[in-house]
Amino acid sequence: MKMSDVAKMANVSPATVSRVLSNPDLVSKQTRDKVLEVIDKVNYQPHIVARQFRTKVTKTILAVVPDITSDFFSEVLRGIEHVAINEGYQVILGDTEHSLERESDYVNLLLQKQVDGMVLLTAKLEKERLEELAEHFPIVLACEYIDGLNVPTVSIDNISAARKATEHLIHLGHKQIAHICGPMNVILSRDRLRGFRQAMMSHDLDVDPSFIQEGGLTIESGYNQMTKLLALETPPTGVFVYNDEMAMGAIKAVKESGLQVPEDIAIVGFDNLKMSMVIEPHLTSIDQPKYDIGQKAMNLLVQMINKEQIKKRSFVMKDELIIRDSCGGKARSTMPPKASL
Amino acid sequence: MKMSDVAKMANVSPATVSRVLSNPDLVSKQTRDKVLEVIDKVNYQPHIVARQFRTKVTKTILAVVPDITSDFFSEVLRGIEHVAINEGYQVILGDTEHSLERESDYVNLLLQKQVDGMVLLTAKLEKERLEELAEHFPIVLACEYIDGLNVPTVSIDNISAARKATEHLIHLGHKQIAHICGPMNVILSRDRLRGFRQAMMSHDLDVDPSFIQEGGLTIESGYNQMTKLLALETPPTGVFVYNDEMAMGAIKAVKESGLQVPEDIAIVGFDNLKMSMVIEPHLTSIDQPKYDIGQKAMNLLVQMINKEQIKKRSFVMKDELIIRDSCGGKARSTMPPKASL
DNA sequence: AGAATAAATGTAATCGCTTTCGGTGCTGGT
DNA sequence: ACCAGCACCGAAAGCGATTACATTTATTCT
Repeated sequence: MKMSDVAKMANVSPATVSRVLSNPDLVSKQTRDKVLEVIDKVNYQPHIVARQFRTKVTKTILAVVPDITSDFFSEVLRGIEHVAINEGYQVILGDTEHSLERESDYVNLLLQKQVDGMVLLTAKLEKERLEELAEHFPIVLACEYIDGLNVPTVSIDNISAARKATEHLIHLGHKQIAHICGPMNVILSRDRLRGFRQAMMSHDLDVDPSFIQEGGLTIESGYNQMTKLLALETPPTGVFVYNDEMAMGAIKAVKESGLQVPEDIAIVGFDNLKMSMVIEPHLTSIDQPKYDIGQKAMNLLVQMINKEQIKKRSFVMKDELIIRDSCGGKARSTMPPKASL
Repeated sequence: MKMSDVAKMANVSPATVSRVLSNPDLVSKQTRDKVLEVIDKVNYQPHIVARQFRTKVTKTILAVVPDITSDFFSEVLRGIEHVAINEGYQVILGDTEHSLERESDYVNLLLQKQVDGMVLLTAKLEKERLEELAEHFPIVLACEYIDGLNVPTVSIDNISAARKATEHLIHLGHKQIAHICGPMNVILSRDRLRGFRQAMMSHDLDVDPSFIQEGGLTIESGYNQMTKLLALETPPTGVFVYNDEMAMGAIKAVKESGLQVPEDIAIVGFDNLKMSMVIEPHLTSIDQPKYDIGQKAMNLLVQMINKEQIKKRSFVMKDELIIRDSCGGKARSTMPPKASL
């Protein structure tokens, strides 16, 4: 059943059918109703791929995420999807699992015109490659970023957030503070490390090189790095951990060593995942507006697709330190029926 | 830059270029190399939508999930995506957030020929509608199912798994056993409830109606239902909870009431999420092979797309009771460096 | 009323690829 | 020397929609 069939049945030309479908005001109410009736009767569905082919717009975008399994990214994905639905876009999921190659493969969908644009939640690609791509296709970066890259980017200020987290520990009186950081080849890890260092420095606190432990991004990795820290002659009394998942591993490690959080060791995480409300003790963490980041990024992308000019390059969303129990100094929180998790 | 341009530059016909791209053996090595050289030189990328239009195959499938934010579904999504990549498929993500309407909307992508097939991780649609669709399009159901539906389905046996979980409690000596169940309008909830009842009955144990509490699917919901149970004159000594997320809420509730898990109340969950290894106490839970379910489902879908006959209707994967600490009766587990989480 | 303008519809080209069908030239068998 | 068979390649149709342009019909204005 194609459009010309419908046209025949309604005694009009295919053009008219096309118009009632995508430009109804151009056709008189009478014939519009007639056509609609036929469409309804035969249950006609336009062949979207034919339309995409003809119009060169696919109404689908690509979302490239480093790890679909992570609570963090699935939240921003949801933000993306919501505005996608509102704007009539489909989203193709590209889970790279942190692989540069996979990221590179997905980017091909742009070149092949399978998608109208792309939001990248990871940025392992070379700056030049990305810049070149961005000249030809709508692209927005979210969460991660690349220095000096001329592509709209939405994220939080990781440096200041890390500083804030570290200073929380400092204000609580800690002096022996360690940092379990993420992989140094991702810029966010370097930023958070930098924020940590800035905070320490501005309070005249030394940072022992062995107090900086580079980890992966998993619970296990947090566990492992924490046990290294615990094995030190004088372990830290506070540690700022790259993200909540690793922080959970870290907490597990200190508990198993017979020590307590926060009494013996205070811990602050990053990302404010759902889990941080349920682990014992409840995790003090930096909240990123994950959903909003996704929304903002997707909104920017559709603006770009619509050729609207975007004045700013960088959109920084506001983060917030959520103080719970893992650093002490505050009453334990309970969970009211409608707790904001 | 289109195929005919490449053809001109290589002094061949467009047909030949097409052939070197998708049927290389049909063209002599000599001209093939010549064409390849031109393609490489001008960096030609075929217009995939044109190909999709012409061939009527999109090489993309639709994955409809009820909640992209859930650890459970993101794992099976990963399984799906892995075989999708292997088989050259893109996957469009459809997050319904448990809404029937959204589910129904996504199904339209099939009718409009935007995708070659669909795997459903939720089944709110009417049986008749789904059956009708399945006659015309490749569809496979995973995780959820519909009774008597003639559509390939991959899942675990929820009834026997629930029975197993409940019997674990029974064997530990519990007699006052409650069940916090999922929403009764989803079949999995009914199945797990049925398994619970079967186990109780076969051990001549009564189930007090107030020991069955229907919840939503969230941590809060688990928390709320558990507090109801705790408020009873004689609270249960063991409870089987619909899933791990709700179980976390439940654990939180008993802790806050001043009681302990498992000393005062034993809890067993379902799904074996990553989190269950990090919560205190570590959660005893039924493991579903999430990744395998996704893989299997997608493999079946590919077979169907390729018109291969599928003999079986129902593929049941094997689940496993993972015994940890939330029911007592076993030493606390630690986390070795390469723990299988 | 008739011309000028506006509204509604139809005609036909077109998007970029794949594929059927037929032609050309070569090989080898007799 | 002839023909069958084969490997290779080109011509052209066609996938199903959109849209520029042409044409017809309705409306308004003088």
